[in-house]
Amino acid sequence: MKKTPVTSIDVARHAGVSQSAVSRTFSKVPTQSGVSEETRRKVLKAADELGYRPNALARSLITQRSRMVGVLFSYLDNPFYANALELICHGLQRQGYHALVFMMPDTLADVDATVSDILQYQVDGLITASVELSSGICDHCLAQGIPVVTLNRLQDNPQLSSVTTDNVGGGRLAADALVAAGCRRIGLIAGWEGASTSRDREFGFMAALRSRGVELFARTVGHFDLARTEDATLRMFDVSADQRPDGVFVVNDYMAIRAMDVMRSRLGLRIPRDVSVIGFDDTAMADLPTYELTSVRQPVRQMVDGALRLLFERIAAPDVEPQHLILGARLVRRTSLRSAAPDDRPEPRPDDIAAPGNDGSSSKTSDLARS
Amino acid sequence: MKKTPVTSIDVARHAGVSQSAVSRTFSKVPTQSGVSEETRRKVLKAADELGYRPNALARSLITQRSRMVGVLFSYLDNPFYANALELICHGLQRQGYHALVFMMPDTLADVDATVSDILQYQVDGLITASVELSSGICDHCLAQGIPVVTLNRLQDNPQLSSVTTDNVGGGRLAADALVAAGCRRIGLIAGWEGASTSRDREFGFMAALRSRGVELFARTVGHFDLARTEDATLRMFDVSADQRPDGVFVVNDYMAIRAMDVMRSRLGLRIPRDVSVIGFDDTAMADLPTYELTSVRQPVRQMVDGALRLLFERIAAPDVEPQHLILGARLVRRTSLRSAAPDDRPEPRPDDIAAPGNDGSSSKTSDLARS
DNA sequence: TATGCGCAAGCATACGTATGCAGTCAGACA
DNA sequence: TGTCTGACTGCATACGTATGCTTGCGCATA
Repeated sequence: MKKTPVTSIDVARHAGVSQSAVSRTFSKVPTQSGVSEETRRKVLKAADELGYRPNALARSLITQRSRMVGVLFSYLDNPFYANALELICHGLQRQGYHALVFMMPDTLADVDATVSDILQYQVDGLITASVELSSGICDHCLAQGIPVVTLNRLQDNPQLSSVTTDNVGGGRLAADALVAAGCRRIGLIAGWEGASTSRDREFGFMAALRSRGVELFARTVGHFDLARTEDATLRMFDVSADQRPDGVFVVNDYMAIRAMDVMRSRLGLRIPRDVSVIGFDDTAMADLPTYELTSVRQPVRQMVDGALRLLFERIAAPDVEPQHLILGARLVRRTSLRSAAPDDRPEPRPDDIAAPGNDGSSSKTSDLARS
Repeated sequence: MKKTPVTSIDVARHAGVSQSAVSRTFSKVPTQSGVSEETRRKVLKAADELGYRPNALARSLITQRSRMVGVLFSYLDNPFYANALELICHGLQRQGYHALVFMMPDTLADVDATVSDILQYQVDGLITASVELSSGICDHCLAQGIPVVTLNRLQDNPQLSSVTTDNVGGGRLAADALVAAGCRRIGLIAGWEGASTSRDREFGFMAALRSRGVELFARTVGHFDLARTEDATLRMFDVSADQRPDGVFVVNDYMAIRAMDVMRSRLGLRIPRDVSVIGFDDTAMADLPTYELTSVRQPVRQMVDGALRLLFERIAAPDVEPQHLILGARLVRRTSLRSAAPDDRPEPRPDDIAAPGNDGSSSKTSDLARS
């Protein structure tokens, strides 16, 4: 059984009208279409009988708009990204757009080839998450007028729009909370150090520690990778018992959960009695009863909404300046963080769960990522 | 800054050759291209200088092959599906294909519209996961010669290829294991009852119980939804203490983890001392030290590899018959299942983790899904 | 009746690339 | 030298749709 593509010409013949009439029937809204109601009905009837479906590729060729958006992710293990991807796809569909999804190949050299592939498909825009673009690729996108929005990652090129959480501020929240809880020997498990998210969170964390006169006690690197996070955790606690950290900030939940597992199962530590843990992202896993991970919340919904808005704005008007949207971070307290030490005043417990769809109030726009 | 698309004609002019030469340079392999080495070099040089990239849409229009595959998922909350999607994207890219990803809209009525959207983009094939297609849509795909592979879900239409784990057999494994462990009051938490996965797993589970002369003690439905799974779990245990189930099979890990949380945190049960739990999928979460969920393993990698193979086979030769690939299930024992009762012989513990890339040995092909 | 206007419909062309076909040319061979 | 072969090359066309422009028609106005 081979393909028997039915085209607008077939429909036109079958309906006894011109191909133009078919095209206009399908490409415009009923009013203002330049097609009489009678013709319209004939066309729709014929199309239905023949099982006609307009060829979006041919249409894109003419209109110079594919209504496809390239979506580039590096991995979906981390539920934060799986969640973001789901939201992005839904958001695009709602606007009549389509997601051409790519996963980053393992070898960094292939990144450019992959993006090049995406561009060949004439996408109207590009969303990347946790991915760095080479400057060559960026230039090419810009030259072709393809707007790019990076989600949860910043790049040097100011021509790219970006949406991030206030990672610096979020890191600060984590430090403040650990210190306020009375932790003395504070450790940090970083992610991949090339990533702006990891760097910025660490930057804010360190700044807050400094401003409180606390020195970092231990630091290891998990590279956003579970196996290496295990190592990083073991290394951090591989000291005499009285020299172990009593509070650890892990720069995302994905690693933090694994770190907690290692602490409990392999190091025999109790959380938060022996050690407090704070993560970042506030993914669904943080809320599991067996973890109850205190975490800095990233407002994923707002981030995706913002990214899509920025993207569509620039698709509609390529001349508008790229924007950098930085959304506020908030600490969601759970039991992995011990209560404040007796000599500190207890902090009021904020409501943990934000109502879904709650948006806008905590966002701000600026020209520079790190203000 | 507007778009300045550079076409093969621009390259041709700039290189002093014909447009055909440019096309041939980019569409064929160097050998057998019908282009002299010299021309080839001139073209590539000119293309590089102009930043030329072939227009995949125009190419698809001619070749009738878009090298895009529609990928339809219903949600990514369940890590099993996030994982599958990641593997699918990688697999497609490796073959020079591209994933046009769609998330199922909430309203079931929109499914057909969504698929219709996909088809307008002239995808060469369609992969669906945890999604039911209307028969009308199936017919249309078939009429257009677009091969469809359903992943982890069976449908009545025998024209669709499918890849599933042996869900019936997997359900049987779960029942056998619970009985062998000495559980007397066995419960089942089903998923969405319209899904073949849930039905088949339950079918196998019930069959094995019957053949061992055990009757099902309790049954509730979680609908593959976390909130409803909580309810289902609470309802199942809302009886006097001596009437509570001592072994529960939850038809996927996603729900099983939530069920465990409810059992421990809200019902105060200890696992496996008070109740044994078995899940299905063997996702990464099952392996977390705080859950140690015994689970029936789905070989995701093999499933995705198989789905892609089936898809590509039919893309290459549309006349080949659709196939149904059923992969073997295997029980991965962890501590959520209590050890065998003293009067049973202890079963040997199989190796828990399959080597990645290990494939083929446990797969079989048949014409019918349920043998 | 003549003129003008608005609306539909159809014609023709363009989007960017692939490919069948015919023409060109160099080299080999007798 | 003449002919044939093979390898390139470029011309022209096709893919399926969108759209500017022209034509035709009905109707209202003067």
